[in-house]
Amino acid sequence: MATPLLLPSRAAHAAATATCASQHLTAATAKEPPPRVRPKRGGGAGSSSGNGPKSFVLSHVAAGRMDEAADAFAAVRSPDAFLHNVMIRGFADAGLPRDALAAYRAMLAAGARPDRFTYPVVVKCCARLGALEEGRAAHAAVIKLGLGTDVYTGNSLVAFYAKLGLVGDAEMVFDGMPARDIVSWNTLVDGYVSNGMGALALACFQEMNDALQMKHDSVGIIAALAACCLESALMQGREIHGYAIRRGLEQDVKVGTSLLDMYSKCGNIASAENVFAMMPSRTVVTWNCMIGGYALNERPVDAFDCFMQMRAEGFQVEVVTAINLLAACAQAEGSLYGRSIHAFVIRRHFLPHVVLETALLEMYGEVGKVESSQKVFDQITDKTLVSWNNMIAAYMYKEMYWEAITLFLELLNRPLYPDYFTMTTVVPAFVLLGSLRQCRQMHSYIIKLGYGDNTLIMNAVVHMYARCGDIAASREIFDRMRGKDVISWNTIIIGYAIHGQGKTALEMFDEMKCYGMEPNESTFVSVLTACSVSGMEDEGWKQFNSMQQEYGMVPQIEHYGCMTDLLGRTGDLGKVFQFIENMPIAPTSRIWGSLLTASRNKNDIDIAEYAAERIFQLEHNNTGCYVVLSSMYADAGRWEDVERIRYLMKEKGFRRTEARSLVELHDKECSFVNGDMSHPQSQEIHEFSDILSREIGETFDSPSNLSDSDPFTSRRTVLPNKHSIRLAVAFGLISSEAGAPVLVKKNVRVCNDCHRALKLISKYSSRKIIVGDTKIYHVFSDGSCCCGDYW
DNA sequence: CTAGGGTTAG
Repeated sequence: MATPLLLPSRAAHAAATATCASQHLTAATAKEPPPRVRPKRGGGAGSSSGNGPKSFVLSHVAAGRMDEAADAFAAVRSPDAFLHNVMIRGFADAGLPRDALAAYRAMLAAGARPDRFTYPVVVKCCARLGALEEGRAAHAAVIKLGLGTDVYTGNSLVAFYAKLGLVGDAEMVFDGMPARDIVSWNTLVDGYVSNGMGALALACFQEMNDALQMKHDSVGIIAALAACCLESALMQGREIHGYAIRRGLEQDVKVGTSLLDMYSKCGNIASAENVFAMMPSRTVVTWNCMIGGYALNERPVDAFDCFMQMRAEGFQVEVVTAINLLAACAQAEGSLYGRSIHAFVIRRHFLPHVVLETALLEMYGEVGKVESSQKVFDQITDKTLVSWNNMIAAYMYKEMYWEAITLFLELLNRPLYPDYFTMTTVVPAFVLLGSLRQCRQMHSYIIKLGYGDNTLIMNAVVHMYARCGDIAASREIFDRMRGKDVISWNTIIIGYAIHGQGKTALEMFDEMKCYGMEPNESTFVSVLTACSVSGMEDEGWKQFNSMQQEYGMVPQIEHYGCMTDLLGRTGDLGKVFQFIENMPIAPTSRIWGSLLTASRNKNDIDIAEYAAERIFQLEHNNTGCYVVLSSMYADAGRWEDVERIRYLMKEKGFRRTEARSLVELHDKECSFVNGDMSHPQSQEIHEFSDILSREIGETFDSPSNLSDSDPFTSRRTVLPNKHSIRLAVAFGLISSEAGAPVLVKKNVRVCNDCHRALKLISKYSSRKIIVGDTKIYHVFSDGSCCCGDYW
């Protein structure tokens, strides 16, 4: 036998110190000095006390000194299952699950037979490491060794599978258990919760109480409250609160914290505050939840006050505190708070910390400090997918679509796999960039990434093509989709709607119903939009009534918006007014915007002013309003009003969006601003635009036919035939083959002059000219436009 | 000797 003194030096030293310790220990408990060798089989914790290497192992493990414990363990000649278990548990408790599993493998290699105490720990370590194969192997061994009936082992396996997202396997283990205790049930409930299945969790929690007459403990209550958060189930949360009081568990600080959290996540911050106030004791987690609750419920000032109070009461601020507080920063005016939290976490040496850094970059993104986001992002060493997603979102917020896409492409070269959030964040960038070529590129990436069968993502692709002007491609992809859901149908219907193909949109709606798909509220937004854009007034009313009478739906503000659009098109502004007055919900700026559009089309400045005023009351920074009013004043020759608006805009620092038109050619796209001279073929383009203008008999005799170019002035300085759209169309016509349609995207509304001209140009050139603005597609063909001259 | 629990970036 190898005595401790014959071991290598480090271990020898460790063993020597252990000897002293254990002698000290045994002196008090045993009367005789320990025998040097005691090879008794089956020795348990009690019988091994105070004798030889086994007791060294025990005392080292108890003190968390695993290096020393391992050395002492190596000195035991034939360790039994108990001692192996001690080593495995020791590593697990010391936060070394890898070593614990190594100890387990050593146990098997040594020929020891694992017992019912072995697997609960082994399986827990597999769960912690996310080691699916090892866990499955352990499960197989459990069955082979006949340990499958042990409730502790079964519970650990349920937790293991749930933690790895394999809810089905967890349920299978649970169902196969010959006996279950409260831990088994709680584990399953919690498993549902951690996999986002709140309703199932609550059902399981209920079943546990009803069918098995089992009284819930605090652990189960905490899990059930988390389920309420997932489902925003305030009523059930209240019931559980009552139950906790009846069971005398509301004094438990973790239960109290969970209750507080449940109320805040269900949007009832007053109840959360109440729970917080009544709590007999609080922990730092309680404070974190309260701060997070204020942030979540958009009460930034209270979040900061709570933070101050927490510090005043002597609680140590931790990383989570800072993360929760950061969520409140974007809601507070300016980025001052965010910057001070940033400085604070640096002073506290909280960095680097991925979650915190990601929260920081997100905060900077939300306040529009995209350079700061970028700086934080670049410094993160272990970027997670969430970090990438947030950086992309920060670019999107600042309308930096190109940067968003570039970053997305970079992400594709990393060992991270884009998720639904990534895709839904970045897809609008392609739509908003407005280039069909890039949309096609995006589409092929999506296919390459293996999202071709993902309904959610393919819905975005269908939408992307429609928004980019290729409704035919949109339809083709839609037709090929295997798992069409209600969103797929809504998407294709609104696709046809924005392309002015109201009839086809309604046909798709009928097809949808034949197909057995139940329409939802959004379906009716699509359908009513189709009716509105295509000027189908009677059909619109029919659908509006049908959604209420046949489907029992309550129209929402968006439905009313479609109806005001529809009515506005008739030109009867009185009817629109009446409709808005009779609405059962308060009009929003979207409704007044609809009235503004109607009054512009009717040239009714009084009503336009009224609508604009209502919009300003609701949205003080609505630049579009000023632009519409200004152009109406200009049309009416009211130059002093034009000047007044110019002054107002300058005073408020508003800058109107610079008009820009993008024409799609077969292999590239080309962008133009008003009077653009930057293109190498500028001379040719301008000359051709002049020719078109002459051919359709355009004349520019009055100042009202001039439009603005200076973002601060409303003075009209650029001739309509030099507007961005005209240059784009001229270039499109000379750069494509005869007969091919010309596709142009515009970032602002098409002006009246250009709309009139484009109808004539389509006839003169025998070409289809498709112009997308921010809302719809104008299809100019043979002298008319699909929008019916209302947009 | 063993299993399940409250806060954290979209």
